Amino acid sequence: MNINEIAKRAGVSRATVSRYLNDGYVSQEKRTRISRIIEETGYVPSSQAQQLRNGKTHLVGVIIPKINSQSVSRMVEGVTSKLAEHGYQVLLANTENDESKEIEYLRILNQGDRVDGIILLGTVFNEAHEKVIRRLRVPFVVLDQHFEGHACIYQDDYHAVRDLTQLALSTARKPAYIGVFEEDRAVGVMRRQGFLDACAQVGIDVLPEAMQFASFTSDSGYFAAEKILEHVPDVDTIVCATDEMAFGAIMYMREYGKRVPEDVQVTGVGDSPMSRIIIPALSTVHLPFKTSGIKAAEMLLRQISFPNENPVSICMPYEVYQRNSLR
Amino acid sequence: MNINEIAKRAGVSRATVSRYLNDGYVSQEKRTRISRIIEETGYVPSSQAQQLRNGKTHLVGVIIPKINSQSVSRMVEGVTSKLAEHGYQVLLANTENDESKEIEYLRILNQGDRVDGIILLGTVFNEAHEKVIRRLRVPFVVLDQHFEGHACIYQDDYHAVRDLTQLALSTARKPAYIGVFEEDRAVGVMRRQGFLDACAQVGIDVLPEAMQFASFTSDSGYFAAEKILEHVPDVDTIVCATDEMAFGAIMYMREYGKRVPEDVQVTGVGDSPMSRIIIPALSTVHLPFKTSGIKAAEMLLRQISFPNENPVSICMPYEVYQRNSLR
DNA sequence: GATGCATATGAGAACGATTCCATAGCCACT
DNA sequence: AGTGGCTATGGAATCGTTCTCATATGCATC
Repeated sequence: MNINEIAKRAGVSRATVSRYLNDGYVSQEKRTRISRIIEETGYVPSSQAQQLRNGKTHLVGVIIPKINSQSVSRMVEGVTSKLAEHGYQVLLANTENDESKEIEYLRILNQGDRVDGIILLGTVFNEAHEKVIRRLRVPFVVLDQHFEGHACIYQDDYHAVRDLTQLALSTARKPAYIGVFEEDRAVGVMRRQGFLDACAQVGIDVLPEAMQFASFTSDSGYFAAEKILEHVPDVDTIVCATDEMAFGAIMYMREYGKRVPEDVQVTGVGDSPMSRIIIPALSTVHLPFKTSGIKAAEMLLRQISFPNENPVSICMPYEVYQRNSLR
Repeated sequence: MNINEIAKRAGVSRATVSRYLNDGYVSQEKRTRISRIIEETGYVPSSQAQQLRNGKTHLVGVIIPKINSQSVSRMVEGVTSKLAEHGYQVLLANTENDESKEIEYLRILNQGDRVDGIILLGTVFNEAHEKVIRRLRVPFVVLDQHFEGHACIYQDDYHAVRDLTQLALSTARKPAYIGVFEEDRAVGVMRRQGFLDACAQVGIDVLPEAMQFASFTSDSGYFAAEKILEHVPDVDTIVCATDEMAFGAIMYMREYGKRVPEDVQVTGVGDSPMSRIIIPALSTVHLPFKTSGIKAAEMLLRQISFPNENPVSICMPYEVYQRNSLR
């Protein structure tokens, strides 16, 4: 059932049916005739043919490192809701934390005009990324990372952790840090720098052994906390780059016989739902993940409508939540 | 840059270029000529034209109630990974728990051959669903619900909760239940029935006041627990239909001065990452969400390849995890 | 009564691929 | 010499739209 068939049955030309479907001069008489036939047959225009003809897919590719994460899923939620408002749909590409897949998906999505735009919820940026991104033929927005020279929406990771650390240090003197690998600029570099600068401000030198790496999971946070206690037994504050890792740290403290927050304070980042639930409730920073997703979608839609405008960057606000894991 | 341009520059016909790209007789000489031109120009065939011509989009629509949930995101993860293996991509439709959007998205995805298949990660099923689904022109799989007459992958909700309840009742006599609305057959009806049957088996009558409703969140679990204690002060076990709600129940117990598990046992369903982390560790049932997603994708791919085969249903296995929230 | 404008319609050319068909050379059998 | 099977190639049809053009009618305007 295609437009030709409809035209034939309604006794008009295919052009008239097309005009009826879109907007154009069609007499009332033919209008009703066509309308009846379409009703009867349940005809729907082929979106593939429309895409070919119009050069628009109304699809946006969204590349994510992993879906099974509070922050990512909330950002995707924001993106999909805003895009849906404007009749766009999301093509989801999950890299499963595989950096090379990120590049591969950028290529695939860029190929053959599959999508009208791309949102990259990235973690790592290197020359390979830069190279592929330069070749993109569709509007492009980076979400959750600050990537110079490209449109992006990012969190104020540095100030968020600096403020939180300052708060923690008002009642402590021996801080430690659990972070992530530095290839992730936002979480790995900026948050750590916020911690270090807050320490420096009050004249505290942080030993290298007090700076441990973990990998986003609570298990890895658990083991990082173990290492910290091993090297810095009198630690009184552990600042963690994510809530999940903080959960692991709290768990280890408890097993080790340290009380939180009396003996050791613990903080996270992200204000995940669980941060309110656990005992003690985790002090953390609220980051507007869903709103970031919405903003990214808005920015992309704007680029699609006005391709010649210069891309801008937006740093999102944050809010420090003091809860029971701080004295 | 299209296939005609490539053909012209390589001095061959467009048919030969197409044969080069796909598979067909092309002499070694022209092969290298075409290859060089494609390399130079960075040409990639238009997927829109291919879709129109071949009648295949290599896209699968996945409709979900909400993305920001452990179980859903893990199932989506499974689906995307398996589909990616076979060169398919996912068109994500998030209904944000809005039942009418579920119908709307089924319609949209069915229209104009946008996708090669649909996976519905549904919650509710009514006549409206049945009607739209009957009209679907593409292969279709229901995930996480048992929907008679359609291909589906579902959890063994009934036996999972029955087994867990039996375990809990080996050391208790006064059980209560926190469930969800019955429109959700899997979580609302089957899990509750598993609980009730386990109680009946050991001759325990459950009072209506001991059966409370909540809405998947820990907050709602908290308030449901409050109501239970109000009506059944000597309750010694609270079986919850989800982990999240169990977290809320534990939180209320703690604030109320009840010890878990000494005074009141609490169980959940889902084995969410946090269920291991909280104190006491939550006894729960592991459900293979990611594997379910993979199976659903496999089933859909099979239907796409063999449209005439009869759809089947698969009930997934489960595993009861006894942790510290049970005596 | 010539001109201009709004309304109305259909023919046909795109959009960019794939594939059927015809043709043709070459080699190997009978 | 005739037949059949590979390899190789280009022409043309096809997928289902949209949109430009050309054409036509009715009506108001100068």
